[in-house]
Amino acid sequence: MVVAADTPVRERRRAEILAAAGRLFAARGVRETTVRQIAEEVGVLAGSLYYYFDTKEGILDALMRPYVDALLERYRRCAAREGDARSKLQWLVEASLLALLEHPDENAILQAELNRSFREEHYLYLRDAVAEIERIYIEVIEAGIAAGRIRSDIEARFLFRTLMDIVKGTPYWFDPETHRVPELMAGWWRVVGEGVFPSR
Amino acid sequence: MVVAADTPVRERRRAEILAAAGRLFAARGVRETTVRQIAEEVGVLAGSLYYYFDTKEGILDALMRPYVDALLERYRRCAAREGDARSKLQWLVEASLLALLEHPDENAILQAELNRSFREEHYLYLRDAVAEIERIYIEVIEAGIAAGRIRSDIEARFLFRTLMDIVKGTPYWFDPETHRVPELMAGWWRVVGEGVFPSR
DNA sequence: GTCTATAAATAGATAGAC
DNA sequence: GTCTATCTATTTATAGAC
Repeated sequence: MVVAADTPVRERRRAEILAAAGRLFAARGVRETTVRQIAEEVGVLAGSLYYYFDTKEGILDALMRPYVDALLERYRRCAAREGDARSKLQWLVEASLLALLEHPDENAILQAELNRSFREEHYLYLRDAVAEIERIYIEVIEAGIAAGRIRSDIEARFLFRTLMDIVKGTPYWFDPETHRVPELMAGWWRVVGEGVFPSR
Repeated sequence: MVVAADTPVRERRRAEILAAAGRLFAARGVRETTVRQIAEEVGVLAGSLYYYFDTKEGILDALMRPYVDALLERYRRCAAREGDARSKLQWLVEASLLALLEHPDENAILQAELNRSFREEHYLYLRDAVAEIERIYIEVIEAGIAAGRIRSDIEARFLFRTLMDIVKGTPYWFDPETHRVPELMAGWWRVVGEGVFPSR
């Protein structure tokens, strides 16, 4: 997908297409969404999309690649930030939550398609990103257990899975109009925190 | 889908088809699975499936309807069982977990397609079942809060979501070969229990 | 009961006019 | 840049032979 001499107008159109595709992919699934539907959402006919993107897969890549890149960057910063393991773990969870709420479509697509379209060879970069996120979490948790800041009778991978499952489920019921992120996070640590962090 | 005069042989074939379809639907998605793939998995050609089922949708229904029926029956028994709210909540979670592990394919399909295929009018019965499961949980939780057996600073719906998210995520990493259900449940109550149940 | 052959619909993608 | 028209492939489903 070589895009030469991008004019601002052209970039804007591309962004419109990506936003429309993101909404549809997230709401109905990648496979269930047709290029005709994407085009209709944008207000053009299907053929016109191919002026901006080579393939439907190219649209999906243009949507997901920047998302996971930014996501990884965010997690790496959390893990590198100065602080004890318990704080780092809370920053990681907060980062996950914020990423989810800022890019709900991309996240919904990632979660829904990991065991579907993204199993194909082409999407290895997405599965790699997910694997690295897990590594970052696990390292922080294990450091926390070693330092006595996280209960030692909880397996790192188990805690990671539990936290991720909770976070991942959020966008399906969280309403930014009536809910607030700090209250949500506080609720989580009320529910899971007391069982995770000793000396509270 | 009227099946008259079922011979045992015929029933066995039907079950084979359902099992094959379940595996494929769960692993790749309903839309991504073709009737040819189901037939191949069974060892026949696509046309032969239509001797047993009218449509691909009919296969999906025959797979999901008994599953959610049994699921609801199970939850209703839990809620009706004699015991305090805290025990009931733990029974509900156990029931969810067991249903997941006994019917991993049907569960994976239900979770994956709720925001996809199952949004169609035809699958209202599945969305209704999911809604009733939530009602059963919420009632038990609210009763527990009222009775002082569950922390009152946790919203019932929030606790339900958190528990369900954790349970739903399980089959994606739980390995029945190396993990045991009682240990898993104990792990959950270590992580979330201390934040949920007072006077522990 | 299962197969072969095929109908009918739909999807992704392309070519060329404007 | 967008549209019209169309190609090709794929998919669900059917009809009838065996």
